[in-house]
Amino acid sequence: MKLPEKTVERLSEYRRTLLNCLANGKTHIYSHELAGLHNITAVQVRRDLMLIGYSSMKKKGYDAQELISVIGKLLDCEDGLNVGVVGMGNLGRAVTAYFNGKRPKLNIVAAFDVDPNKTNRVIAGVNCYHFKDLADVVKKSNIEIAIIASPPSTASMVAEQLVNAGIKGILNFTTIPITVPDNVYLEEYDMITFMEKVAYFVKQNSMK
Amino acid sequence: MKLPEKTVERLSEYRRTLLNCLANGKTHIYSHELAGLHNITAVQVRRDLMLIGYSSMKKKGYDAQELISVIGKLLDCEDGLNVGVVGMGNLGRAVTAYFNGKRPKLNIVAAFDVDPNKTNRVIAGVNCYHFKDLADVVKKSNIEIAIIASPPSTASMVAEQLVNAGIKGILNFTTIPITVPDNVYLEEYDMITFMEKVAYFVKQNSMK
DNA sequence: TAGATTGTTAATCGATTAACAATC
DNA sequence: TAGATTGTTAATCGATTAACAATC
Repeated sequence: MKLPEKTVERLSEYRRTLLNCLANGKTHIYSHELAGLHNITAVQVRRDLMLIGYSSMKKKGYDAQELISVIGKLLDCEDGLNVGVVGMGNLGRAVTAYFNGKRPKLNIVAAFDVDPNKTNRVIAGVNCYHFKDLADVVKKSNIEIAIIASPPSTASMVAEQLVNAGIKGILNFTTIPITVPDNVYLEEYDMITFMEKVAYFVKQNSMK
Repeated sequence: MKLPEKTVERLSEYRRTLLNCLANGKTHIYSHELAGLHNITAVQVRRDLMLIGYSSMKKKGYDAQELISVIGKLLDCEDGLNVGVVGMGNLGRAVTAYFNGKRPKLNIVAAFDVDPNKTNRVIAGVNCYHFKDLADVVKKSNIEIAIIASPPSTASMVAEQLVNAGIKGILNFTTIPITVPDNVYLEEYDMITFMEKVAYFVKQNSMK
């Protein structure tokens, strides 16, 4: 099954909202409720669920627990997926601390840096290795996904090493776009771009 | 002029690449070069530039300096735009330290928190105020954009206060989607979603 | 039943790409 | 000139929304 990118993003978001609902004792949710919480239309929610083949078969809203499990089967790997972070500066540490514990099937299991003050220590709850040991640790710890949080000037070199080490997916936090082979999935996640986007539309709104 | 969202994002990216080129002594760049650096097609670059009405009028590539200035006129506010961050935990501090200095016309000028150990101090180079003083500081420091980096459970309350204080654009780093009035521009910037997206496509690739 | 809700197709909208004439 | 490059229109692709039949 090939899901549209945007649907994949929303499924991730729906799931977290559903988990929240359950935590608040709400076991069922209507499409228009889920839509309202995400600032989208109820049709879009229903279409996304249609695409993943999920149907409530009742008119009493979707069963949160059931839908969470259906989304989980799609998004999660049964045995989990291991993540490594390259660069343990402010951003790398914050991302690691922030991320870990949020998703049970997705864990940051190793960090990498070149600063001797950071290597061979536990930082933000994760073992930090020297970057030169990347390939070994990736193999040993079965890491398939990497976050790049190193200085921008190192981004493309880091990306190359990650690809060589067998990484299959990259989330690039640096402001320099990188290039990877077709078989590696890349997501550019650039804060500056989004800040400037907000600024542009604020400016636009102020002019009309 | 109303530019497509995606074009705005790319313009921000082009500009940073062009600045890099200049820093490396490269004064002109072809559409296919710029495209290669961003993993897109040369046609897309040319079309974006067409949309902003820029033309090189030569076949020697675009003049980096000139294009940077054209993009600046579109994206930047002449007098700059001030930004406030709510939440000075790991993430808020990292974002502040990371962001400031990167864009001359966009500066984080104030931070907010409720923790007395954080308020009335300079953190990550920025004055940190108590959140209860939000409205005053926003007015006094002429803040138009806010970053939400507070705990997820506080996100919607924070958003409401920001809107009341007159904020015009929000970048939401928390994993809880928020709702704002039409006249406020909102960008959800959720790391978990993008990590799960990477994980999904890695899983997909491994299955074929 | 009547109203609310759902699932799905068709239509629309927005973004990308193909095709090509114009220019250096 | 010939090849490379640019700017622009038309076609395609992907994502959202409108419309509506089916169901509780």
